[in-house]
Amino acid sequence: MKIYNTLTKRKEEFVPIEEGKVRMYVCGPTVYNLIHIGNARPMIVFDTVRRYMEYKGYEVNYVSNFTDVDDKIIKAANAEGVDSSVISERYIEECKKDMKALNVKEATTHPKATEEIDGMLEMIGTLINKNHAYVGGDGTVYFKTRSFKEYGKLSHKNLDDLQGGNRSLLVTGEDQKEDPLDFVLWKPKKEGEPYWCSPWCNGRPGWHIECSVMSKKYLGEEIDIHAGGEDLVFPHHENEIDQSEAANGKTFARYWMHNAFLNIDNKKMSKSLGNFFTVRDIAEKYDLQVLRFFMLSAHYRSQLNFSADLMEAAKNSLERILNAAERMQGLLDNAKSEAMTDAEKELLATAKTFMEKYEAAMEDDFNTADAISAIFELVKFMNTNAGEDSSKEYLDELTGMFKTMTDVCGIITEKKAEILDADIEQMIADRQAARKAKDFAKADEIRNKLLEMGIVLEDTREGVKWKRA
RNA sequence: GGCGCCAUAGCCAAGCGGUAAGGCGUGGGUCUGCAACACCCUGAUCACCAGUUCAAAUCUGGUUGGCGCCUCCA
Repeated sequence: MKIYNTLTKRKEEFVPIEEGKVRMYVCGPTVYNLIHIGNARPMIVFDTVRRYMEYKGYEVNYVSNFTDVDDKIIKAANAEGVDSSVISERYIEECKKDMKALNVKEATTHPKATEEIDGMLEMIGTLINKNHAYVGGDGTVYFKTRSFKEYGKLSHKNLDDLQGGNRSLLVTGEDQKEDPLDFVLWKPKKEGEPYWCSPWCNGRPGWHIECSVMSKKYLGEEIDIHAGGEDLVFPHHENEIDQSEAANGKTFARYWMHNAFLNIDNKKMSKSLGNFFTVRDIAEKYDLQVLRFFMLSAHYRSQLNFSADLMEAAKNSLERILNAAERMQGLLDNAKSEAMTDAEKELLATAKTFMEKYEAAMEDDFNTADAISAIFELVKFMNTNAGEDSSKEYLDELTGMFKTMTDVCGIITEKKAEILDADIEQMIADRQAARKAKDFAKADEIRNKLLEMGIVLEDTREGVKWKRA
């Protein structure tokens, strides 16, 4: 299994610290509002990474935090006149709903920053003791960036470029900083802000220290994979490395994975441009599976563009996979013979090549676009080479491979068992009767009526099928 | 200013030196009462220029055009 490592800028064979186990940390959202579709990309991408690793037999300890103390949360809380925990708790719940609808598995642990303050105080203390951090006049604690020799190793920047190239650093840098490059570990509270007591001042943690601490607590000082959006490379992840490695004296994470950004109509998503979509917005029009499928249709390290047309295309593509799944289930339910024939054994050998292609794609830095093409090749194969005469064993084998592929991508192919209302069922029965009597006018009338009710009928070889529009 | 990424058919998107996967869409056809599904057929020499090589979308240099990061935005 090869993973592109931001640290080394190349694909590397994945070797876990502990055999058979993966320790993985994914930076989670700041919960001040409903998550947007940009937030959804890392969730979907790294959930897929996790699923593939689990399929390969790894036991994955997957940790993803919620940042629940932050300027934006406080701002939202003040606007509503409530405690900031009201805001964060609310949006953590909403975020979990969205994740569920995106079929993102729950993390092994979802730590919250506000519940890990003790660990942060401890690590900050350690950094001060080791002379990697210092306290400013007002109690702000800064990390001494230049004290960490490898600063910039992840983002491949050097300190002089940073300093020379960006004047605003010097302008906006608080005057108590010894060096403009130093960043905050702990800052004093302002009026109306949540705070915790510390040896330095009553205040709250800086952003970067949270992840270092939560990662250490739930995964250990050394982890396999640390992941997030590419914007986090600098400064967030760079700073995490400084803090963790300076404090623990060990390599923090072996593999750093970053997903590229999602653009909207070829522009960066932002509220000011008016092209800002929450996951909930998309849910109004689409099953969120479509969004998931859409995100996986490109490589995670490629910039991905989002538009209404592309969603529509993704919906149609996914439909093809779902249709095949339903058809296979129907065939399986009605299979007449049990054992595979010799001819089927030969066909199965061909089908297995698609599974091999799928795995090879996933092994190559999780090339989901290529992997999905293998799913489509299997779909076509099944549509062509499986039918009413196929044996149960053969159908089982095909369906098994198909299920494996879709499961790893997090695509749900089982139709939700829905009980249709008795009167709708009656309408379908009436239509069938009309069709039998060749009263097609009446049959179409009923079908149209059902369509208005959001039920689409399809007359297939295996009988009438219905689905929600 | 510094660092970095990208450019493949109408659209999306693989490809990583050996002669262009897959999906959507379009058009034609088969099946079907019709529709839908499904199946068959339908399309690119890979931004441009030069070079390396027996061989390049794939390597090198340049040009043009997009884009990202540079202290808290996934």
